[in-house]
Amino acid sequence: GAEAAIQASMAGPGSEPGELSDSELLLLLEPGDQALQPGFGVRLKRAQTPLEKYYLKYLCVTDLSTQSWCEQQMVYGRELPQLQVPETVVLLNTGKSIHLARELEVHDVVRVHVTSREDSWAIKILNLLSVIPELQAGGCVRELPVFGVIEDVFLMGIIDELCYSATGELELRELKTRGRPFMPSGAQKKRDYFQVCLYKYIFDAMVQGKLKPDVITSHIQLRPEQPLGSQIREHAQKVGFTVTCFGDLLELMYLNLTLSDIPGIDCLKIEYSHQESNTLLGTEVVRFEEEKVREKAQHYLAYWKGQREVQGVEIEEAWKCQSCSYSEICDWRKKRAEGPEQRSGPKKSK
DNA sequence: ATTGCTGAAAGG
Repeated sequence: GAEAAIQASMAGPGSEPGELSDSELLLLLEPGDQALQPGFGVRLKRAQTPLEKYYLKYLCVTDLSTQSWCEQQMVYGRELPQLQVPETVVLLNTGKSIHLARELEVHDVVRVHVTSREDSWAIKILNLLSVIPELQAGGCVRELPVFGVIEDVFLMGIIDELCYSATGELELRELKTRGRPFMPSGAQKKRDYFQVCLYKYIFDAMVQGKLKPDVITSHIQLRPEQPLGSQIREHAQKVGFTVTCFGDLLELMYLNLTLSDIPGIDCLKIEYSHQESNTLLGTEVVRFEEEKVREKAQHYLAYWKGQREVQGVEIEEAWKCQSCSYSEICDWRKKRAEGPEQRSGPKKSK
């Protein structure tokens, strides 16, 4: 917080390096700081952004949507996945198997041996490419990979289902299975809305030709000249593509996406269903507001880029902590319990 | 380089 910042900026010569927190390191790097002068004696490490700290070259759409539930929880989830309460794990796994069963209704899943990082990205691209003819034939596709860049951060996601509706609109459907037989709270809906809006944002940019081959190779650090493994080439051939290196596939992806005149997504729907009884609880139609989506994404990505500290939920949403696996160890909660909370702005007079 | 890195989504 602000207090810690003042202390660190006063650290003079002779203070020991090595025991500094991330925020203190950031301060030492302020331009004009005397610690930056040569011969000062403090060995400086550049403060890592969360993206660097976790060695992430890209984020998933669900990283951002879970972040919108609680950013602090999302971070703990990454650091201490084994701490998740068993109840939650069961719920998630049930949802997972329901999704898999639905995927298998529309296509088979085969295992392909990979020999390089380029190979594993080639699989994603082939999965994307193979849905184009299916969509054009008016079919329904599931588990379709999408990628794109927002705020200079590469994002990847998997769209649950994409179909042309009876009225000829391209419709995205996201299935959410639930443990209890009623519609979710506003907070959950909000998270799910954001998730599907991100899918549309990324998908539309992709079919509009904004995802150039070099965007992928530069963000993910892949080599276009890397030869693809034999199993990958074999699989590509089955889908109708003759490729030798990763770059070939990137070019094909770009051409197919832009020349196949697939429209942007017209309609976003979320279907909530009850796990146990397998009954539909309700369908939400989501309004897409590009500017709002971009603003939200910008806010969440600011954390990842090290432009701001991690945040937990506001006091109004502290009820979320009741179902959180990390509530006992949560720094955000501790901070809130201790501090006499110097909120900015005047207090509400009631 | 005081090292190196990834199935996404799964639900409250």
